[in-house]
Amino acid sequence: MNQNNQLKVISQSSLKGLPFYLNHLKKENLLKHEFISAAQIAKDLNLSEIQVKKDLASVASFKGKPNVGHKVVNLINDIETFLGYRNTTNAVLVGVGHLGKALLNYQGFEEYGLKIIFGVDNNTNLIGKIINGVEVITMDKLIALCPRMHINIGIITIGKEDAQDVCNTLVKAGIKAIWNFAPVKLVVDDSVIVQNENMASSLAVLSRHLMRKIGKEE
Amino acid sequence: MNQNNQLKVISQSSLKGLPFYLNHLKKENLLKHEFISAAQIAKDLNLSEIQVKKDLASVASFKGKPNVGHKVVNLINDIETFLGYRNTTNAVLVGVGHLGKALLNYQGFEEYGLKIIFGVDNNTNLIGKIINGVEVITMDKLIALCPRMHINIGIITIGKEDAQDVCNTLVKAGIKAIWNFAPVKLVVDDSVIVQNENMASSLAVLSRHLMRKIGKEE
DNA sequence: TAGATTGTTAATCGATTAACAATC
DNA sequence: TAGATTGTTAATCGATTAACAATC
Repeated sequence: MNQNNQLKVISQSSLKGLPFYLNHLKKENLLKHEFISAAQIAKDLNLSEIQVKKDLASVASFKGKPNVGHKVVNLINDIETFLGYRNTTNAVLVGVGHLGKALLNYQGFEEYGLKIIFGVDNNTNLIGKIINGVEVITMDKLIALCPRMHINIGIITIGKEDAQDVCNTLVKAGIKAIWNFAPVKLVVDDSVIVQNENMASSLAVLSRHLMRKIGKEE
Repeated sequence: MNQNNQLKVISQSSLKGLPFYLNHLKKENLLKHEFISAAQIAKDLNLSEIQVKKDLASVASFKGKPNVGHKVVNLINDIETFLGYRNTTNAVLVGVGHLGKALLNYQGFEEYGLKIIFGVDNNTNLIGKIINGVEVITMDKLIALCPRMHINIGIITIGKEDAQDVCNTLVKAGIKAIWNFAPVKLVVDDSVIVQNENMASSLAVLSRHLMRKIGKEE
């Protein structure tokens, strides 16, 4: 809790936008142009200039040059560091169903600094199987392994009925953060971080916008 | 655009919370208790009472009774109506890879009023295949079919390289809303609704919280 | 030097939280 | 009747947007 540990705080919506900046910077003429301005990024990604300007200012470890912009390679570096892509965090995934398998097969996580080191399921047909290099084990085995494996993140891709139980078990095993894909609100101690990836919530926003739109057209 | 079309507006975070309320109301002693209070829901789901109170007030078609609460069956009915679960919207899913297959196999969408009627892919091994009752067709065929099928939503589960192209094609075919699972910011006309389900964004929030937490512990 | 672009401070906006009268 | 709970209005808080001096 000493002062050099203080992490810069940015708004959640800004934080969520950073991966898009990064993706854009990496594809764009990274070689053609040494510098890029907030205005340019804003235009490319259909955002407001001032939004981008503030976001860049909060993640950049260097100052942008007036009348020039930010150095692209520095920006990429800073965003990656800010998002923790440069350090790998170990995770386990519980629930090797359709969605769980899809996530295990997703190649992008390593790039984001997330390494899934075990799948967990109680289906005997799955235990021992290797999916995209990741072994599926039982929960019991995971609990035994947990302390020495430095597993920080638990990914829950199990049905909503068992999600809370699994969550409790993971927390008891020492997991510090839960990435929850089950459509339930997990109730946890304040010391545990829960990030929900809830499709029903996302769909609710979409449906509601659509209703408004279609309502207006009639 | 007449006044009876005016949809109640609630904050996005409230909107995202409604599916959790619904889920909770359905599992809880729906039979044991006729009424439920905001305070009780708040306690169960670890939310603030006032938050719940406001949310219920904005979706309920009836008034809650002081000293009693809201009638559970009415609440369920109202939330389902509010979220559009009572009307089915047709969707297509483009990109039948691991994630696309997982979504096609997900049984929950029908319950949310979303019906995926086609999968689209350009992999010849997939075309003609039926996945969980949904046929995989080519994009060309989809475009031809679109006008008469009342397809409102396009789900994009394709790689980030092609996501923008696919999006453009869908919009041209008359799709009104895009549910985007590709890790890119889609740039579209303002008349088209885009809802992003971006794992990198979600993971960014999680990682950042985790950094702060671990930083503090040391 | 002139102009574009930065970073920061101030103003606005919206959303969350608190307070309270109404009422079953 | 007393007390719990509602719906709404007011106060606080935070985030977004605007304005502007600094500077390459």
